[in-house]
Amino acid sequence: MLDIKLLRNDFEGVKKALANRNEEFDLSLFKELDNRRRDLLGQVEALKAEQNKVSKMIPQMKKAGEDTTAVMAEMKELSAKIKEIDAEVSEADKALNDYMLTLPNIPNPTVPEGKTDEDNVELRKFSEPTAFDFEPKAHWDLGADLGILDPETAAKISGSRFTVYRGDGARLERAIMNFFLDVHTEEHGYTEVFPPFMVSRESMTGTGQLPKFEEDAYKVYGDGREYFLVPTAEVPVTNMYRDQILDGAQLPIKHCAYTACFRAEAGSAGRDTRGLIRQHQFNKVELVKFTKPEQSYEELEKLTRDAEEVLQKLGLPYRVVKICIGDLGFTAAMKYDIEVWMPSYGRYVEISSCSNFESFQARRANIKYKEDAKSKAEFVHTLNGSGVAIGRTTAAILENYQQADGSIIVPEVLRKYMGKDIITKN
RNA sequence: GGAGAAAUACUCAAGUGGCCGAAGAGGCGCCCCUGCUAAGGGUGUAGGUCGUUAACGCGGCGCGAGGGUUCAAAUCCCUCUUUCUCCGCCA
Repeated sequence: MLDIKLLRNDFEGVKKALANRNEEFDLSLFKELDNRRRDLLGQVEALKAEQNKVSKMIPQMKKAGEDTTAVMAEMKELSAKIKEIDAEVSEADKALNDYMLTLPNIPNPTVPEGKTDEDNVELRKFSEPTAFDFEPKAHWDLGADLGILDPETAAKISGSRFTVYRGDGARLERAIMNFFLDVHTEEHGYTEVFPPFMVSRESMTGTGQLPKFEEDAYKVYGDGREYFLVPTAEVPVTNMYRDQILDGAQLPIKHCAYTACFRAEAGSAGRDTRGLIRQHQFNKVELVKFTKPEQSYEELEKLTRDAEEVLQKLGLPYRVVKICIGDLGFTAAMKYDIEVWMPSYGRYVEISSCSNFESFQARRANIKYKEDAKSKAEFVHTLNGSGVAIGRTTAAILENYQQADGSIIVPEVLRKYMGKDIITKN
């Protein structure tokens, strides 16, 4: 959510900042809603002040033996009037708030111009695309040949865009998960959390998935309540601190979390239909930070490096791109994508997305901090990034570490988790 | 699923219709005393948010949340949420 004061004071500036995004926003509606609310508030508060004043007099009048029936009759009318306007206020309040929830974040000024992912800017690369002296296979073919990935059985038990992992495949997925969590907790100083995989509507709104992207989420009903399956650990972990005022001395707070992630992929029909790239359920280790405003961009750089490092340790070629305005998404002020080399695609494929939301989520989720006991509470900045997507890592390892005979060399750092050096058909 | 108890400020906690934004204690700030520590004495400290104002300020809201009764609600009524205890069931 944007700062309402910013919209009031620099309306044109906000308009301009949002203009480059791929969507149109009717900002004139803002003025209308805001003015209506403030007008009604002024009215009802004046009446309430009067009511409070008289209410204090009544006991005194009674004590003095005066007759209060006339005053009370007057106050009854006033009370009715207040009730009436109060109802209008809460309506106006809701209308304004609902509207504010639909406005995207303002991009950081350094975010490159551009409309699509073609306009993203490559910042750096690690290693070079893997070279093969044989015709490399796609991971879905490798997985099928080795008997470790089984989408057909998954389709039988669930539907499309699911995969059953078997044997070394399942073990590899689990090995990667543990490797990521170990690196981030032991080397990068993140505190691991293991949150629920189902969250409330309020949480989804707090991080910005709702109200705009409801069709992307899975909903679950079972005990007379509504839940959403988490699309990313960002949602439960960020919302852990909802409606809290944090101690500035504790910032930055750094969490890493494994969750399964669930996405309807409503707009992705026909895209990436084979393999592990686009599934309704996938595993991910997420990094989440809560920082002071002045440190958030430095922390974004560090977070991105933390994510990169697991790929370096795995020896997977990747590049980092800075996302342009048009590709930025709804909630981010700045975003870096880390893209891993995927031989079957013949290009780099997103495996991590590292964003600074500035105060956009903090304002929605009401997460603040105080520098010390005396200072005023301010919104924190929130950041997160995949550290990194596990399913896509599995795919990348299968493809980049494949041998001519279809076997897979296990990356050095995973061997202790896998208990073997090579994956072969058994 | 059944039965009960609770939710008040940073923490603990008093408060059953009007001088309650809310006693008291702890904590925290300052001062004194004891040569630093511990203990003691004094004194002070209340959040957050919305509106308004150039600003000092003024005003609204606020005692888990939302409704209701009333001229007036922390206090009465209803609904919900959460936590705890007991019983049942269960991975």
